[in-house]
Amino acid sequence: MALSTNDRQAGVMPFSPETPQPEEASGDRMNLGDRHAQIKQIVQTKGFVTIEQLAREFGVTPQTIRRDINVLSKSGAIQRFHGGAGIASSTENVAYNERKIICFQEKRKIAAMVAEQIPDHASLFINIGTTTEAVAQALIHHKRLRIITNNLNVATILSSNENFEVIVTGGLVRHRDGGLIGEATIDFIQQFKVDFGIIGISGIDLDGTLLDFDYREVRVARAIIDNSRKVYLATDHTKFGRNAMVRLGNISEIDSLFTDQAPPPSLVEIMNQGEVRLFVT
Amino acid sequence: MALSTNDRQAGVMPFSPETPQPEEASGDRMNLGDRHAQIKQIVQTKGFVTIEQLAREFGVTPQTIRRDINVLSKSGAIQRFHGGAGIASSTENVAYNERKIICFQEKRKIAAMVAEQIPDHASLFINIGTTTEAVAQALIHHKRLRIITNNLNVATILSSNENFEVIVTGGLVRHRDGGLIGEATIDFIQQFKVDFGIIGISGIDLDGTLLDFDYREVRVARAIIDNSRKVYLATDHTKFGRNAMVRLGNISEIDSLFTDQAPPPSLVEIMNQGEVRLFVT
DNA sequence: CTCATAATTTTCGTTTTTGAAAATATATTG
DNA sequence: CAATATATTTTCAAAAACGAAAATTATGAG
Repeated sequence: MALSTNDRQAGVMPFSPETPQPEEASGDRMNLGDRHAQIKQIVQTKGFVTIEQLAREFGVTPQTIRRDINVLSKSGAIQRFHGGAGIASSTENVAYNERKIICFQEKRKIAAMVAEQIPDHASLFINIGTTTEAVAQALIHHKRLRIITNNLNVATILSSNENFEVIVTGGLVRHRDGGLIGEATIDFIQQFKVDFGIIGISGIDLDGTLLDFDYREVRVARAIIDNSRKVYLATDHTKFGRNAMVRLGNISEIDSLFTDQAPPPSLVEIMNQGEVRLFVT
Repeated sequence: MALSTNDRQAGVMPFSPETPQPEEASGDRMNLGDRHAQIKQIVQTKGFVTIEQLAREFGVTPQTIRRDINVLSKSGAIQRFHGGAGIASSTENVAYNERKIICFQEKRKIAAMVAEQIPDHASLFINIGTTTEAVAQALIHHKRLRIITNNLNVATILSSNENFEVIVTGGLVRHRDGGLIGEATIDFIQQFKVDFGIIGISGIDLDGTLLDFDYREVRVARAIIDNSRKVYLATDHTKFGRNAMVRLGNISEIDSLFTDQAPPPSLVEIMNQGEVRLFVT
């Protein structure tokens, strides 16, 4: 047969008889392990599927799916719910997701306040951070924004609005939080000059020093500050007085601070001198 | 009070009495609309939450949450499931997600075949496409890969493996499928020379011409071909003979074709002459 | 062909979730 | 303060999902 140009891989013939494929490691007969793998993948892709859906998809009984799901969830591959299955949030992501849920209300309010200050048709930088992600959520109903971000989550959130122009900076993906960092990111940012830079921060010292843990992220934030007409800092009150290693700059360099509780008086003093506007929920 | 440096925004005082915030448009009293908005956002963030979880989160009865969810799902904001609520897949994403589910099995098998040919510690380009996304899924258990991609979904998928180095090309996000396109992307790719370029395609003409619909995506694919030591094309059989507008190149330029059905004889002939290896599931 | 084995479907009683309505709490207004 | 309106909790019967075991089907071996 002249069909194949390949001589080592398995079934190249269109009518190859059912050769048992060594696909899944699972020793189960037939296409059971196959279906398990597929369920796993569908769950990964869709986030959540009902047993009903899966049963229809595979043309089997809900009971069979139920059994599959039990096996898979026991092995930790997916998570079982009443009526369906969802992603088993990996340990790593749990940390980040939990962090997102913590102070959720505060962050949402801070974010709403920031969003209120952003006019339609504006251009923005948005950097890494749970609070800036909340800002992205809050901006979703604006019109025709142009956003440049180094945060994969922000990009995903905002790209769901058809009218936004979302630009992602290139760079290495940080596993922890989907942030993009590195020289490429900074070079990329340097190409733009936008209306608003929206940044988060890991800590603000009482003398007004802005601090972060990752120097690479600091360099990104630095580039954002330098290339934005206005810089908005969004942070919850837990960051006041909190220490981190890397110095990013001084609070007097930003235009407005959005937070959920009034900062300590010493900070307010510095902000007054630096003409930093304060927004408190 | 010396606390505030801001004079226009709402409650700046830490003890401001409950001023009714014009937050949500919903005319409901109190913090009900507030909770609705929060539920919406939690669902967006986590993908799926049980009623139990939400009830604990807000300190209310499951019944209350149930009512909330009913309202929200009726308005289309979220989707109701037994025991919880999940994201209401937006129309746009439905199209894309459905497309992902269609031919799921075929794509998964093609992807598994590709993954088998990729050694650990390899460096890769992966471009846009449902099939290449499946490849990303299939690669998740490899060790220490270095991946450069212009596909946000691929980046998200692969970054969940702690041992991978995932690099995203910068560029404009295409709403339809989370692809990154544009000059910046191409410049970015030019900086690298990798072991394997894994690409998808919209159509392959019977004379061996590779075709796509978006010329910007074609330029990205072109850059990938030019900067990869080996080029693997992953595509399902529906693409054979399918026409698209933009010419990407010729099938003889790739090293291996991975698909689920033997291509038409004319194509096979061309592939043989071009020494293209053929892998069929 | 018959038997053995594994996968799946059926069946059915049990548990969980649900929705409607009544009761309670909370806030607003006159 | 009483009256009213709204939000929430309680209560309870119906519906849905569940798990275990028996019955059925499919596959491979002797």
